[in-house]
Amino acid sequence: MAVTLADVARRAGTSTAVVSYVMNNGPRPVAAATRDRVLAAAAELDYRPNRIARALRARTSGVVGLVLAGASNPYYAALGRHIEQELETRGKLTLFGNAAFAPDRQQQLIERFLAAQVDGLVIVSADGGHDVAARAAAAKVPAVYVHHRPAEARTPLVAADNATAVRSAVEHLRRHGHQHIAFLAGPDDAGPVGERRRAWHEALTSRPGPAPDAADEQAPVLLRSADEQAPVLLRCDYSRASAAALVHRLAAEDRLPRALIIATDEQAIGILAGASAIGLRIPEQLAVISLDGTPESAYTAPALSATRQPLEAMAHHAVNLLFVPTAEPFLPHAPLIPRRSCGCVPTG
Amino acid sequence: MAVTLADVARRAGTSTAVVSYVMNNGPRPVAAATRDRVLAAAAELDYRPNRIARALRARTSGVVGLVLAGASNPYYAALGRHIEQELETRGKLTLFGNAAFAPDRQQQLIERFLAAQVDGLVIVSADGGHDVAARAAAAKVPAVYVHHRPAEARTPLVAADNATAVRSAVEHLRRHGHQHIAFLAGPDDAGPVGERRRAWHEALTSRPGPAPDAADEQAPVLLRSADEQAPVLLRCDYSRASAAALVHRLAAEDRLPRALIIATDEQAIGILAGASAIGLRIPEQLAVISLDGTPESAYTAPALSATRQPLEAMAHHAVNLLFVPTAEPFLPHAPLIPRRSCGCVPTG
DNA sequence: AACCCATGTCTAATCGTTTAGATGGCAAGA
DNA sequence: TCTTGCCATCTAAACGATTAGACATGGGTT
Repeated sequence: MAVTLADVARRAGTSTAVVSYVMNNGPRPVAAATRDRVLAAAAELDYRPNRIARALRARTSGVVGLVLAGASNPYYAALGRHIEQELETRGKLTLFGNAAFAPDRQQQLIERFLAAQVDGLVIVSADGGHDVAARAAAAKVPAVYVHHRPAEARTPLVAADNATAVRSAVEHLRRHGHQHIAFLAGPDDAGPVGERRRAWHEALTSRPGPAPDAADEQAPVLLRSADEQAPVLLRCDYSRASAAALVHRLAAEDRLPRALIIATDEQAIGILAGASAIGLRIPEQLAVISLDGTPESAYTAPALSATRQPLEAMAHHAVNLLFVPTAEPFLPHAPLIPRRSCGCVPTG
Repeated sequence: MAVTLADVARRAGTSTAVVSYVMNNGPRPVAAATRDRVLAAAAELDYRPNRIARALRARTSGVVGLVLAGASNPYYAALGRHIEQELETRGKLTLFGNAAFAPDRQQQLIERFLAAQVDGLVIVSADGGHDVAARAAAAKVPAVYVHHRPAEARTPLVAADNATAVRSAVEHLRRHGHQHIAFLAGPDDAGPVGERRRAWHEALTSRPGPAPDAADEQAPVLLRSADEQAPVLLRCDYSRASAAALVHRLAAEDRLPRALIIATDEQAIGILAGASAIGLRIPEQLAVISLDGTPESAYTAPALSATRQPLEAMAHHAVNLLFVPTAEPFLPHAPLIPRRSCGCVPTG
């Protein structure tokens, strides 16, 4: 059906070997005259190599698997875009999978990617789930975790410096005159958001945050405030809807904080939407800083102040780690971008 | 290195053929006792089939190529997610590519996907560029266009009913008491946005909109208003930044309309951001309806009224068209979802 | 007893590449 | 003239699966 190497060889009057040598500036040289004949034949027949066959023989598919914890979250989505782009510049194709926050789907995707003989695996992981990359290691396929790595994993990780980012957010809100700075975390203290939550607590109390206890992590309560002075910790899951609902509830119960650090852009967008719906003015009545700083955060109403993770650099580095084994770990700084939502006026 | 069919066969004391028959409930039956032996051997060795080898021999890779015109646009992104999900339910893997609004990248991606022997191609296309699916047709690979199809293409298309959506938006704003309803289009009248623009003009003037003339399409002007009565057509490119800048400019020149239909969510989000930045109140000072209605539009501030394209159904249908040749065309209705931005109060 | 058929399994070709080893020709050095 | 070596090319064996055709076995018919 399709044009094959053999067709080209026949037309050029050579063996398939020389055609292959020509096509990939092969491991052996070819006489200039022959090369031209081959090239001409290939062009006339509109030959394009079958990558599947190449992959089978050369044991390298030129494809990298990218699995995203949840593709509808702007943070994961933006990371995914950058990783795909980075892979493209390296001439790799991207096999894409969305785990939709289900650890077993993540596992299954990786299984299938490995069966497809991917050359590498980029796992943009949420908390929860086991060390899915172990499978890749067993198959000697290079892998990288991005954003989060399960505790027991040995696979390299690329993630932003959460603690420093949180400290700068606290710092900044203090400079705006806020004393009581609440924090909106996820439903539990697992993963990077847990790190952020602990860093916030530490920054406010100037002493290490309490180790998360089981009761705390599983508690269905959304609001905790031991006494008037204690930092207020809010929780909701990672969805716009929950965050918007949370604003409604807090307002109804008159328990709104004056300043809030939000663990993720996804939640921050929900908070903004909820605030807008009930006429709560940001930043006048509630100052807000988010901790992802995805591109989306620049075009909310009002624009979100955020610590911006260098997603492009992270993507670059993650892909690097896949292919150059000597690459060193990467824990980039996420600078604070003051916009409107914290009380800063946009400059320019 | 990895466990192969031959390894399993050896261990089970059979030929590779029976192993293959067992693995895929093959074209031939296998005695129950033998089947059990094979299954046991496969389990013990942790055998997993090499899809590359299978693809080469069976001439079907189980992979479908998905190329997105621009992955950072919420509309394309949401569509992409649904398509990936739909493919997953059919047991297909998704080879993902982002054309980033460059027609040549789109072409190149398709080229590479075909080389990778994809079983099908879903092309979520923006306007511009040639009939890239022609290449797929030549290779006898099924393809579908989603959202937009180049004029000369014969490949099936899945896209929402733009005209009806626009009419319902105009209708709705009129019911809010608006007479002068402006429209924010893209930089030219190509593609679906052109359709929307023409439908808007027709709805306002009750006669067919002017055929786009070359001068109009290429014109760098962003605002056109022939006389006080004529519909006001705004243009800017498909980015949040441009849309936000447009609001600034219009406000500075005191030429803001009172009601505006926006061609895409991407632009609508920019408009909202720009409005928020200059203190322009929506919907009080400017009523707005967007025409994509992606999930994002529900969580803007204020929430965007929009005609919601049934992205999930579209994805389902697109994938269907790939695999069942008899599937009929699909031009779904995009119902109007009134939210805050048009002046409606959210119910509940 | 000879034949037929069904059943279960094996052998081996095949998919389209890549690439190590064999081959043949020609120029330079002895 | 006879090596020696190099260069360009060819032959053919992989890669790991699928699957048509051959084959062997063991009833059931006549």
